[in-house]
Order: sequence, then C-alpha cells, then structure tokens
Amino acid sequence: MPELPEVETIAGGLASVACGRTIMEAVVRTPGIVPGTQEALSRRVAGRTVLGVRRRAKLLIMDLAGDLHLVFHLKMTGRVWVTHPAVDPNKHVHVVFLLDNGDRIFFEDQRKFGYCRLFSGSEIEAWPFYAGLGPEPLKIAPQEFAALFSGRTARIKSLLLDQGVLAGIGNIYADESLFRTSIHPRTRASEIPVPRLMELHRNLQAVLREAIDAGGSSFRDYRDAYGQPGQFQERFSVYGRKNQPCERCGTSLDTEKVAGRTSTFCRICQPPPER
DNA sequence: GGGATTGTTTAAAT
DNA sequence: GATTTAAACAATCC
Repeated sequence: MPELPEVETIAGGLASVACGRTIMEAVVRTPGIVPGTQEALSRRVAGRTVLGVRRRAKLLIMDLAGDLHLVFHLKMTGRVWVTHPAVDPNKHVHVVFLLDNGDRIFFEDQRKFGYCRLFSGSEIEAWPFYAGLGPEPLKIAPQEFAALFSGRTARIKSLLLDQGVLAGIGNIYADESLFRTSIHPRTRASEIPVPRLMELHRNLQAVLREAIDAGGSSFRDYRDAYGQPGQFQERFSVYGRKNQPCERCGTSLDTEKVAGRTSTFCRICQPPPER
C-alpha cells in the first residue's frame, strides 16, 4: 500500500528513466480505467517530453511539456513501473505509455482501485482533492505541525490520516510514528501537549526518511519503479505485528479500530486515554 | 461465506 | 460546524 515513502521512491526511479524522454503513444488496455477514449488520451500525450516526476501526498505526478500533468493514485495495489520492450504486460496492466527509447511505463492495478488521469495545469489546481491537500510532513516545521492539531478534539490517528490536515500519511506510518512517540492512537489531539506533538513531528519525519532510504515498505503489493520490493517492512515496530511482542517492553501488541482503521499499538508503551 | 485488507468520498448520525 | 461511523468502491485472501 503505497504511502508517502513508497510513492517518493517510485517517483525517484521513474524520474531517472523517464525525464527528458518523449512519450510516443498511450495504450489503454482496460476500457473505462481512464476518462475518455484511448485515442483522446494518446493524442494529448503523444510527442510530449517528460519534464519531471514528483510526488504530492500519495499522488505520483509526471509533468509533461505543454503544461500537462499525468497523475496516478495507486491506492492499495497500484503500481507504476518501467520495463524494456520485451516485457509483455500482464492482465492487470491497464495503461501502457511507450517512450521514445522503446522503454514502456506500465500502470498496473490488480484491484482497479487506483486511477490515472491527465490534467492541464489549471485543471489540477481546480481539482478539489489536490487543492485541499494539507502540508507535506517532511517540509513542515515543528511549530506549524503542532498548530495543525490545536483545538482539535478528534483522535490523533484520525487527523494523521486526514489528507487535508497532513498529506501522504497512511495506516503504516501513522501507527509507526505514534508508537515511536508513545501516544495511543485513540488519544484526542487536544490532549497532547505541544512538546509531545513536536516529538511526534520528529519521529514521523524520522520514520518517513528511514522508509525512503530503505526503498519503501512492501507489506503486500508495493514495488518500485523497477518492479523491486522495498525493505522497510522488515523494520516495522507495530504495523501488522498484532500479538507479537513489543520491541520495547515485550508486551503482546494489541489492535483496535480507530478512525475506522485497524490500529496496532502497545498498551503499556502507549497508555490508552480515558474513554 | 464472513470479515479484513487498501484510500477516498459521501451520507447519515451524534 | 466538528466529529464519528458506516457504506461504497474492486478484488482477493484467510
């Protein structure tokens, strides 16, 4: 499940192979996966040079010449990767972009939850989801980070996952950063003192950077731009470790639904708030 | 077959 | 308005 570090890793890999290349053609292999017809998409991207590949929140964005922006959201099982011409797309590859050197970019998604859309510059700015995204966790200063939560009575986990509050955090890095800061996911944001929020800021940035350095986490389906899995899943402290011992105190880890999502935590290291 | 899994939107309830 | 819960979305796994 690609979150910030995974999309960041893909963007870096894609940038190194696609920047400066020109898209020759787009092939839509699954009808309905992109709005409009294959012909319309292909006509708009053909002949466009890839100027850059970047990440915003969990979105992977290829900036094309002519103020066009190819946007991917990978959701749960989506992948974007580059192959040599000899590799045949499997049945879950929904869109193929052919580059001028023969390499091909595959948009693959086993469950078809993800999407691929083409925007002009003004269209992407007017897109409510994009316009409403909160600040990037790796760019925000500690004081500003703490201010995001002031006066908020919602649970900290719910706000960490809220893309309008903070962009790019999903279930993995929410749980990992809360564990590192010894905060129970059900704690109300307003009950967390500012110095503790600043610790959360530091730990969140640290876990994101460590994950990026490790090439992301491949808990299930994630692969980088070259089809390779990441390594950070081997360093999870809590995510997916229900009933395994807490690495700090040895207590068996618990799970609880918070903000509608399974949250894994240590009931000793992260004491639960009053209900 | 029921429940869980992913992120996001939308609707309804509190 | 803020917050919470649930459903819906597609497909798969246990």
